[in-house]
Amino acid sequence: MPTKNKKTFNKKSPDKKIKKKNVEKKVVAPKKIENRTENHAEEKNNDEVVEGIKTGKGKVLSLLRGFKDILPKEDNFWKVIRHSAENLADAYNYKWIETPILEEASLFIRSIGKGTDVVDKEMYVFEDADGDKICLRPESTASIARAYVLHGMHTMPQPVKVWYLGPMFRHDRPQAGRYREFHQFGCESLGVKDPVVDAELIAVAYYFLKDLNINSIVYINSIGTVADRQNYIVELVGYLRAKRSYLCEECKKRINKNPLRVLDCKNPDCKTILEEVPQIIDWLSDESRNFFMKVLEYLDDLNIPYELKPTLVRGLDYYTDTVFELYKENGEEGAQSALGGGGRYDGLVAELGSKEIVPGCGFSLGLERVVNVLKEQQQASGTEYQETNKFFFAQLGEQARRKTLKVLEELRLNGIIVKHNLAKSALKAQLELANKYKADYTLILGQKEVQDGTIIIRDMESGIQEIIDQKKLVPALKKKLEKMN
RNA sequence: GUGGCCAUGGUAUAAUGGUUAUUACUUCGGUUUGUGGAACCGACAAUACGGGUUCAAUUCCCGUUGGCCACCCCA
Repeated sequence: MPTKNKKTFNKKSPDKKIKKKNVEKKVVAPKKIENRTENHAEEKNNDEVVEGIKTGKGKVLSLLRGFKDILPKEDNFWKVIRHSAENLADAYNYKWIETPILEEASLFIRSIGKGTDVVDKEMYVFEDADGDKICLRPESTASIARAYVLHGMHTMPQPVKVWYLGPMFRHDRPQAGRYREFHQFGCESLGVKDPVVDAELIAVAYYFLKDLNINSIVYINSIGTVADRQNYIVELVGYLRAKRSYLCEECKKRINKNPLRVLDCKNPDCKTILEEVPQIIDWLSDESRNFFMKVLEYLDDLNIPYELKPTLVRGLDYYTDTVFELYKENGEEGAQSALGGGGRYDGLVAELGSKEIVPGCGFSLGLERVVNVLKEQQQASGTEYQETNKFFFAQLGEQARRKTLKVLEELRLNGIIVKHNLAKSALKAQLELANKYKADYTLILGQKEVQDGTIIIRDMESGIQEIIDQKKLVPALKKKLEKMN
């Protein structure tokens, strides 16, 4: 119907120039909305809203900066990612958890820490109608720790293992592989402090990528306890102050603001200075060092490729002891190449109000970045993903069409999935579709077949057709499926 | 938050200070209204937005918005 309207509109004004200059043009879509609501008393209001969209920011339709529609053409990527995540979580006994996208802002300020970029610069914080300060979650770990305390999960068998997959929000400048809304898959394990917990989590993250045919490497480090770190920072600042004049401008500032950040500066001069920088590993307490060694031993046993990276520190305050990041193997050193990361956070749950110390550890992976890698790999291998389907159902005429939905349901109940397009009436068009879908067979149901109680099965490669009794359709298709497999 | 590059139909592109903005793909319809993978015909569809210069702007200038890239940070 809408297309018809458009056509008449164009016929009435064949002069394209007039059409173009006609301001009405961009209002075509909104007009439809108007029509739908024409009987409403609020018609006027709608008009104003439409005007606002059109002229307010000079745009008719647009996305918020850094936001993105995930379109059906990416369906196959996200499907395998969801499957992979779910299967793995099941296999390692992580239970699904979903926390709200909106939380009190203070939750993240307390956990991630004031002074971190995530909290200070990147959070979507605003007041709701009640005047509460709320925010779009920038990550999930704090919410899960909150849920642990709130729901008394310490009464469950420990550790409590959960997984999540969902959107996170950070108001950062968009860039390749960086969006303001992005999706993370992550696992958390709370309640037990044991190196095997850390190792298992790293393994799950690694296997997740491996299941998707992405070879990754784990960069790992330990930042010890809070006390260890404080001691180390004193030492580090001392060293950096001595070499201050050789450092880049940024790093000079960082000495006071966030000295650990100097460690992963990319400036070549700074890198030279860092060659002899005191390493945090040497400042760990015996306990932390032993813990870390055990984690590494487990990784050795599992043959998970890792690299010690003494300069790895992470940007969230709650981490203690083990910290790690996953990178694509042989990936370029460029920006945004980390696929995910995580670490241990023994102080976090207590910080959020638990009476006991509840240790925890977890990871999260950036799924947009994973999708990017999958796309790259597809391009590199030249094997474009192509949907293949066994069967397509073509229907002709009103009677056949009515019957089709019933038949499709019967087939579905027998585990036979059949592509179709009921909006098409010409057989030709439907065969074209069957071809596009790369169907092996097309089932053809027309007027004649409905009357005879038969159906045609067409072999799309040879063009050979057989006519069978409709009642024998399911067994016949099952037979074909067996043959194909 | 800082800097660089960029903006033409759904996608990918061509061109231009001046009649109707090129082409391809996609989508839809058609070429004996029951037979696809080919060919042909047709239809839909664009100069991001706002302002300025000009007789005339899609083209030149400014601003805005958005995208990409780097820094920062992170997933």
